[in-house]
Amino acid sequence: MTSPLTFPITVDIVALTVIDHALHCLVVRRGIDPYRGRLALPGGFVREDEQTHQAAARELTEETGIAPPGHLEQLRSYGPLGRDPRGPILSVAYLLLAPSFSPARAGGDASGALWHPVDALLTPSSPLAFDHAAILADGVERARSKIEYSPLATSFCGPEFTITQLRTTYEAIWGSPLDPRNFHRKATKTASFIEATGETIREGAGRPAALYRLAPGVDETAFVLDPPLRRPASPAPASQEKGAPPPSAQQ
Amino acid sequence: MTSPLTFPITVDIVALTVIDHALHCLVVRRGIDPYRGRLALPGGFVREDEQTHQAAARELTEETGIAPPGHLEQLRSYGPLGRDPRGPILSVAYLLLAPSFSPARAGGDASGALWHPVDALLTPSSPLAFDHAAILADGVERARSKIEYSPLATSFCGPEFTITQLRTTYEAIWGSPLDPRNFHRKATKTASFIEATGETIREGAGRPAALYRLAPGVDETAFVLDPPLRRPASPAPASQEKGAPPPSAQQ
DNA sequence: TCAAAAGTGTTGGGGCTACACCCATGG
DNA sequence: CCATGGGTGTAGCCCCAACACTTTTGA
Repeated sequence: MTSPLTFPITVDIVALTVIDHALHCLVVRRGIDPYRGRLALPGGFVREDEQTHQAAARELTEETGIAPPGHLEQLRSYGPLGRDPRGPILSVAYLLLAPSFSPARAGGDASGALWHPVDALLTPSSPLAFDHAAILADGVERARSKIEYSPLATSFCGPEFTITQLRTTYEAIWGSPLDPRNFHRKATKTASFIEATGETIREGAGRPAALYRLAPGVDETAFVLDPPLRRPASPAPASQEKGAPPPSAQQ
Repeated sequence: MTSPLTFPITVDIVALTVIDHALHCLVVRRGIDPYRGRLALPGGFVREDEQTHQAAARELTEETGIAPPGHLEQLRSYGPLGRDPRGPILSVAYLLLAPSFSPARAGGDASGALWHPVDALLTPSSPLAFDHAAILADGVERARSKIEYSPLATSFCGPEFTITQLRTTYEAIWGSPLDPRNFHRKATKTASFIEATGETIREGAGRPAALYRLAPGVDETAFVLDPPLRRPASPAPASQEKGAPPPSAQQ
């Protein structure tokens, strides 16, 4: 057998957070060609002696100053053809759900990193370079699906949170309002999800809210919510691919 | 920036079918080192000027003589480190669900291809080379998840099938028995799933069964089953990651 | 007439949606 | 006292598991 063809491999990170009740994605402004000056997902080439998930963590820190606070989940691979003007390059995409107090805007290799509203990045004329709009769309769909049956949404909330904070997180990711009373009952009654700390917190007017934390011994990424928190039916369900499940996939 | 490091890229195909009420996977016996003589998933190196899914279809045909009868769904990527003694190699895995009458045992580059029971390939001392046991496990989990909310299980059944044939397919993939009466009602009442042909077929003793086909205009891979056909709860749920959906789906 | 497989009816439980209602606080 | 948000109760709907029962065939 002849020596096999080789390809450069990149990683791209879809890092999501919730700011002001809206889903935001971490993007960098490219300092080099191609697509110099355009927005792009953080990422870069895989080096020798590292796995793709290690490259994703390294590039995220290098380009944005953010150390992955949680779990990097692989989305899928893209390419190698037709996605980079420099030639065939395979890219492996990763998803990260970060708390909203992550150090945004930390600088690095790229000309600044910032949280950008997802809605503005997914328009038909997306400002994102390469095929990053498609990658982002897959990442958002994965996040929407994953929080249905895993406690992963608590990753956005910090160590302690109120039920309302958790609910507004779900609303921001799913993009649809939820009934506060039914959500409260569902969140507090579901096993292996959250537990009360016993503390309460006052936030402006109204009755103080009880504080909760992730239930002990629960992996945020495990599929433990049974029955799941199902998102409301969308009016116009976009064609879906399930990279995972769950729930949740295809290409 | 210096010229980036490059890697060989392979594809591996998890092709599943149902034979004698048991899930089987298409494997080849390796004719070359490393792992000469061991069983492995069909696959090979990605060439210039092809996408990974095209490489998967090409390798499947070359090694097993089987042209992908349906949809090749990307599972995820693996590596590049620690999975091949020849050095760092990234592999992109694909999933294919094939009807049981696919031409098994067709020869090719490798020393023969055959359908092998999945159970025997997933033991702790798996006969599979490389990390193919882990890839197969991910593929089986994706298949189990995907048939919950897509009509994909009909891919195993051929163009026309009885409700009992469809149910035994679900039972083989999920590995657990289902109530025939409840399954019948669920399958026939769910919209955008199957439709009666009007014909019946006699199979040994008992009342003849009505024949059904996939509902017209339905993409087998779309997430159209609402509510989904949920699989029975497993006694010992293995740790899951959803490559796609259904749930699930991730990696 | 009986066994076997296909297919239908029914019943009880649980989760969910929708909403009425009560609780605890600030102004 | 009232506005504001936190939290509980409940009624009706739908789905589902379980299983009794009917239908249609071969032997």
